[in-house]
This record gives sequence, structure tokens and C-alpha cells, in this order.
Amino acid sequence: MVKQELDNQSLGLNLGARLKLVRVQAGLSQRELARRAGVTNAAISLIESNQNSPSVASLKKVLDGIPMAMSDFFALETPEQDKVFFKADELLPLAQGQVNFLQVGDTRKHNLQILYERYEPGADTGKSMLQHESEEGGIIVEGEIELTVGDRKKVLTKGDAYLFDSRIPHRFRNTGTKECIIISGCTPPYL
Amino acid sequence: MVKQELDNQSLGLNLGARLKLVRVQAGLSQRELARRAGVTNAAISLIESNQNSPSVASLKKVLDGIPMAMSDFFALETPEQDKVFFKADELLPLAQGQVNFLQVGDTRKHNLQILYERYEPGADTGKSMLQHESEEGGIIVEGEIELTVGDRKKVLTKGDAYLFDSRIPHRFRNTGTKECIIISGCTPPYL
DNA sequence: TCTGCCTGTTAATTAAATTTGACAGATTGA
DNA sequence: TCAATCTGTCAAATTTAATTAACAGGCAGA
Repeated sequence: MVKQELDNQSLGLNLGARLKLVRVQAGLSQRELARRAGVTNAAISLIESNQNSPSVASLKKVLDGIPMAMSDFFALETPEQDKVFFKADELLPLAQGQVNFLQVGDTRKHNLQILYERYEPGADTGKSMLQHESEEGGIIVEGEIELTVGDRKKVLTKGDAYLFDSRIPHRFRNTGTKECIIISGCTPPYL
Repeated sequence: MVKQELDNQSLGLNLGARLKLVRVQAGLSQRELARRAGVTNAAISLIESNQNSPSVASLKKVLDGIPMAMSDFFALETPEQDKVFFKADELLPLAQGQVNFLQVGDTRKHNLQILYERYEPGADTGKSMLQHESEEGGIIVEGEIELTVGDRKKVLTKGDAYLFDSRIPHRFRNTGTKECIIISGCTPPYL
């Protein structure tokens, strides 16, 4: 079986590209760096081609051979900056369980949070209503959801939508028998 | 067999202490962080007790559960800052082979480099003489070494010492039959 | 055109990280 | 006090990283 590149290039760090960048800028071959670092050249080859994710100890040894500090290494800019497009499997899981949230991109760099939300039948954001300093809205893509906002309550189905001030106590509950999928936005980001 | 703590706490990063610090400051238990990060609580326990060195991918997942950026994590100050005392096994290996150098501390934070140097019989820093913008000196602790500085050459034995301007071409060669141990200093740091 | 030496890659093995599934201690509420 | 639930730890099984030992391509010098 052919070895695959790691999913999502190790969760958004393009570790391989980063290492190759600093190695080449230091004017070192894989073998020369390996010798200085006390690891094998194969290890460096595999890291640079994103075929494995080195242990922190290994990466430290490698960077000591450059030499470069871990914090500087991870502070490096990479082509991943200002990412615009995201494959389905690149969305960041925020919650896992009966309620499932997948986030688009990095909220530390944006003022808008876009979520793919999945509620299993019976899933509920809880009796103690949510409240935060944001505005949020969304459109139901699949199934149905009972949404309570303040003293108003309504069951929304496929194609329906909502938009409200998140400071008003609110609650989502899947009262249907199928899973419910919602695409939503929130600003500023919550969660 | 009882599992040991990793040598030298993963080469000077106190990864376990760092992680515990940020986890506790985030008000999370090992299990809660594990759930958010999508790893097992055992993994976090082992990392915090320095019993393994996580892969970069794992550490990224864990920090995403905080959340915290890799660069910020490694930029954290730890009790390792301004380290004054070093156990024998905490010295940093710079060269491995016939010639063996162990460095005291981090030269990026100091202007003085202290080395434990070990030369096997026949070991030689090379015909192409060394030359760098420093001053260096040392004392022979064990065995004997032939030192050439410019046009002067001498065999030094236990208790003997040297001190010279490193801009003068120089060379160390173990002409004896036992290993030679030297403790040396160099400023500014070289290697 | 050879030989030698460099580059990076890769299959198979070894070593290590991660999960699974348990355990014991501490705390909370009935 | 008992049960339920939390805390962190750990041994065994599994998965993954790291090493070893090869390979092929490029390039310089004889």
C-alpha cells in the first residue's frame, strides 16, 4: 500500500514546507542537517514530504541543527496564511457529541465565524440558555430544529433561517427524528 | 521495567510543565482537554509527566483544544530560563564522532561558550586549520593533545592549559593512545 | 564513459507514541 | 456510608515515527 500524505498537512501547519524552507535558507542538505541534528536523513525526508509528524523531541533536535528556536519556527509565515478555500475535511471540529460544530478557518484572524452545525435527534444546547456578546444567523439545510430566542419559540425546517442578537438567551433543540444540519454565522466569534 | 522520564526533559524544553501550565490556566482537566482536542486523557497524562514526546500533530490537536498557537506555546517562559546549574546529562551535544563536544547552556543567551571536549586517540580537528573571530582557552583534564597555533606546536598533558586568539589558524590532534578530555571556554561562542 | 560522491526517496525493521481499558484516590450528593 | 462521578495514572495492545540499508538520479573529475 502506498503511503499517503498526512491529512490536512498536519492540521494546517505545513510542517514539511516550513522545515524545507529553513533548511534550504541555512544552505544545508538533508544529510548535512541530519548529521548536525543527530537524526537520520530519512527522517528529514519523511518530515519534509509530510509523510509523518515528528515528535517534538525530534523536531527540537532538527532545529538545534539549524539552529533555530521552536517558537520562531512556528511563528514563520507559510502559504497557509490568509487561507481562503477549505476542503470539507479541513474544517476545525469545535464540539463532538450529540451536537457537532465544524468551523471554517481561524477565528483568531477574523471577526466572522462560519459553522457547519449538526444536531442528532434529541440534541439540545441545554436548558440553561446560551447568551453571548454576538449576532448570529443561519439557514437550515437538513432536518428540523426548535429554536427558542427570548420568549419566542419556533420549529424551523429545511430552507428556513434565523438571525438574532446573541445577548438574548437562546437554545437549539432537535425535536425531529432525523439529524439536523445548519450553516451559521456569528460575529464576533463565540465558542 | 519502570518507565523513565525522558532524558533532559526533551532536550531542555520542559514540555510537560508547559502543557500543564496552559491547561490549568485554561481551567481544564486532562480529560476535558482531551475531549476538546480529540485525543485520549492518557496521552495528555504521559506528555505532562514527560514520559513521551508527542508528535507535532498531536501537540497541535491538544493546543487547538485550549486554544493556543504553537508559536505562543513555545515562546512561553519556563523555569528553564536563566538556568545556572546543569547536570552532566543536560549538556548539549554539538559534535558526535571521534571528536565530541558538550556545551554548557544556551549560547544564544550568553556571550561565553563553555565546552566539555572529548578526543578519541587519533581524533583531529583537521588539516585545514580552524579560524574564527573569538578568543579561546582551556585546561587538559585527561590524556594528552597536540595543539598547533599558527607556527607553534606543543603536546599538552593533564593539568596543562592554553589560551589564544582564535583568528590564528589552529588545530587539535590526539596523538596519544588514550582519550583526551579538555574543558574549554570561547568568546564569543563558535560552532 | 567510467568512477566516486553527492542529492533525495523508500521498503523493511526497530523503537516510540497513542489508544484502550482498567485502577485507585478524592469529592459530591443521597 | 454508599453510589456516582470526578481526578490522574498505568500496563498492554495498537498505531505511528525513526532507523537501517538499500536505490536512482545528477554532477564533477579522470
